[in-house]
Amino acid sequence: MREIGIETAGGPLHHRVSDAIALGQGVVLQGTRMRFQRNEEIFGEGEKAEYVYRVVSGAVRTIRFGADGRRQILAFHLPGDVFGLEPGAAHTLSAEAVGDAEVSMVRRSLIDQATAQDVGAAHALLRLMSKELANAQEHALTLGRKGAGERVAAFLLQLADRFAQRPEIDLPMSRADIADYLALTIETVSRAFTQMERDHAIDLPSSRHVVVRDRCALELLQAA
Amino acid sequence: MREIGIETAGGPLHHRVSDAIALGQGVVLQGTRMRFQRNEEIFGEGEKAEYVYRVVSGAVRTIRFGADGRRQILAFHLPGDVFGLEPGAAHTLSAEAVGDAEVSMVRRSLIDQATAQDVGAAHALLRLMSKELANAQEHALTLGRKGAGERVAAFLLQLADRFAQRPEIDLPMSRADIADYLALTIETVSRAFTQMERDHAIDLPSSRHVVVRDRCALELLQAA
DNA sequence: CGAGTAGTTGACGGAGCTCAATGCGCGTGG
DNA sequence: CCACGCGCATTGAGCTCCGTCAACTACTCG
Repeated sequence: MREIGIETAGGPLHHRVSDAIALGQGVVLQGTRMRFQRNEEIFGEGEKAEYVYRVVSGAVRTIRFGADGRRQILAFHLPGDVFGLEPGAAHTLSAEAVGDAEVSMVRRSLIDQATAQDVGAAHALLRLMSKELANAQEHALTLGRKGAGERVAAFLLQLADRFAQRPEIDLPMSRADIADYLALTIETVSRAFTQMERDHAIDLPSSRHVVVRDRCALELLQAA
Repeated sequence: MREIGIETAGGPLHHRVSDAIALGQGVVLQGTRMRFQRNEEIFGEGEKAEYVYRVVSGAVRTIRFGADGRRQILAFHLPGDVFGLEPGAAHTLSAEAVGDAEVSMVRRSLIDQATAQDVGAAHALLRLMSKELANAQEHALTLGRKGAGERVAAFLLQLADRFAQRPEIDLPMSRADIADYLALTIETVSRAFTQMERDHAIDLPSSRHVVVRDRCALELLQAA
């Protein structure tokens, strides 16, 4: 399950090194490691889906735009997460690096080959897709049925669970990113943070650093 | 899993007949056809996911509940659609018949068996999952970035495309269902309908019958 | 030290929710 | 056959949450 790390020297951007990605148990594919800088596009909506990606370090957002130009962030992908997985020929959404990020990429042809030969690989893919589906459905529930404060609380808890056991969270993303993920405005997100601080549910030593002081209160607050 | 009654007194409900489901091209599985009445639960959140389903007639909704008890409809499934597909052991959502409905059910063990033997079957499953994922993401975009009128317009267009080429739509679901799908109230949905009628975009001969009079206007209106 | 970006705070208005009343179709029973 | 009741849909009035606009603060980088 553990990938084989090879060299993480801080070279020039887009420096590519050989890499290997583990897809499920025992299935290891040859890939390439690549760096992207803050806000750089990794792939765009409509482009040919030639690779599947895995976050090594940093964070990645997948986004779509409404007709009026307002963006909706559909998911954040943290180290270890796979993204860009689409059976169709073209990507139906875009992906960008939130901060400077490192990702591993594997050609789709290799994936297809692996699934054709190995049933375990096909099942691993299915599990990944269904995880993403569950996330998307949870997201729809959040957007549909929660108020502003509830969304932010749920977001923090989700992040705390995914990132670490420690109650300290280093937010990789800006308020604008959080707002576009939760379908709110930066002002409303900001107000929710300060309100939660006033209620002693969290501490905000700096805007990107959150300390969960009262997890119970957050869980109570996020209840839709 | 629901208790499967055979021949309830006074009606053919839950009458089971043998049936076959085509999963992708060439892969045909042995299944059972079953009837459900209006608002009847087909499976519930948390139950063991023992079957995969396909709508034969009628319509099915998949739902989840927020902590405050308000429900969010995640998707409507029309004749031909597959639902209940989850690699995990338990269902993460519930499914109910919107009106009286007929569904085909196939045991998961048969599906697993088919995917283990036939690569095409595994790919067909992947395609189904990815379709659902795309739907869920589109839904999240709608809930996050569209206003009330835009949501209703998008919903009608979506339904018109899925149902028939004719501009006449027979809504299988109530205003409450539409509201819970679009994360609005029945009042707001109703107002959106009457507004669209006032704008000569649609006709409403009866509350369940919609005639798309000006598709262009609807498409303009749904633009988020 | 100054400019630019990110974040916070306040005042105000509007889209949609809540509450309430009314209208409408349909089945049941007098 | 009509009266009544029941569930669903529509319409109206008021209120609330959150978006908009604007000012101000805090950080970072040159």
